[in-house]
Amino acid sequence: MTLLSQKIVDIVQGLDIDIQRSLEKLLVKKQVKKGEYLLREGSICRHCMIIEEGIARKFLIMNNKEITTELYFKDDVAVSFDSFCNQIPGNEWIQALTELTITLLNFHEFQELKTTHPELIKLDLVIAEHYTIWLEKRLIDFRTLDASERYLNLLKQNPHYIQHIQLNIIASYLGVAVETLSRIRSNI
Amino acid sequence: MTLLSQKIVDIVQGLDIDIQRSLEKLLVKKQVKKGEYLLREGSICRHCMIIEEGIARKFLIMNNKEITTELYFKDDVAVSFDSFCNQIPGNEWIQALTELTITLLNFHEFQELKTTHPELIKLDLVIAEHYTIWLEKRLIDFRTLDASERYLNLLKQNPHYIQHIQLNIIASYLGVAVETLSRIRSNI
DNA sequence: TAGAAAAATTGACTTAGGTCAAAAAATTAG
DNA sequence: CTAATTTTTTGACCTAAGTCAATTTTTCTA
Repeated sequence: MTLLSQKIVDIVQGLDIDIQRSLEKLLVKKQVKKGEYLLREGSICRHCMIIEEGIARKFLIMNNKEITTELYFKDDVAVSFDSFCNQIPGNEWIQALTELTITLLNFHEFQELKTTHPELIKLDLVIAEHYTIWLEKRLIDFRTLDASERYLNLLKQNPHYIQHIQLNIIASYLGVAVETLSRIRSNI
Repeated sequence: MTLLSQKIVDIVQGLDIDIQRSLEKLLVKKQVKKGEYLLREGSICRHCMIIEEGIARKFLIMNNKEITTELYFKDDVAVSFDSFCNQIPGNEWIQALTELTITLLNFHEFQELKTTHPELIKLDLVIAEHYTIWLEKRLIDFRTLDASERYLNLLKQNPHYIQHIQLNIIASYLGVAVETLSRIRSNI
């Protein structure tokens, strides 16, 4: 969820200082090696993962093909939505594409904190709403833009990062064949 | 949001009886004629609209073409998400495809009720989560299914209703040309 | 640093689905 | 009930993007 953590920070800073302290106590920083998985298909997504540094992706496998559904950069929040909200096994993978520094927030610990500080539920809502609006936009993009328009948009939004991601992963994120993406790039 | 109101009902019934009463007082039943708009582009979506009877759709206009983003049947909740959550003007239309009976819940009235009964925020969250998961699924369908698979899925999920919707609207919902949908239907 | 493996490019060909135009069928209105 | 309008179907043709195969380039590894 792009740039979400900034919005979260804003809300958190509006909360009582003691709630902020309690929340901060739950946050755990972690280092992940390139290629490693933050989440595997079939397991429950027990943490909300804020990307501090590096690049990650979320994908799922369908008909033996990987479909990259999200790319995560600095300040994005990586989470398998259904699995996290309902604490059920999911079908998504989350993978580090580079060395990664992330901050974890455990579902149950956060849940518990919400029972003593109900105003934290607002955070859940903001996260869900933000992701939902992003999804709506992405769906419209898939329906109205052709392959090269989608690529150019991605480039425009993340000019710096895109260099560092393998072509097959960008292609899978854009929903095109690698060969097609390669041709798109060669025509400017 | 498909079949959402049932889930809402479950949660509402878990609330204190006096909160239930207050909530019910906010609900307004309304009749809408076929073809009329429940929401127009540029205006703020001030109500959550539960479909009691009939069929409706949400769409937006892009490059002079209508893109139908959602079809609503009995018990679905019709709302322009971003516009409703943030009470800002939106780019979506919501239109009655048949005579319609709907129940309205006003954003501000509900908001106010939440200040006295914070546990109602849970409802917002459930609505957002439900819609989000539906969107994720729809995006995957667009990326992995071809036109006729999408049509067959829609038929399977709503065998009864689909008869009553014009082909151009179904086509626009499925993201195919009318001619293509017509051909799909003729090949079984 | 050479050789192997992985990633990216390029070419030739195929295909799902779009577009345009016309005819047929269904719906609506006078 | 008939004429007019709208919707749906059908045909011919086009195009964006996929597939398969072969190179070339880059990256890893021993």
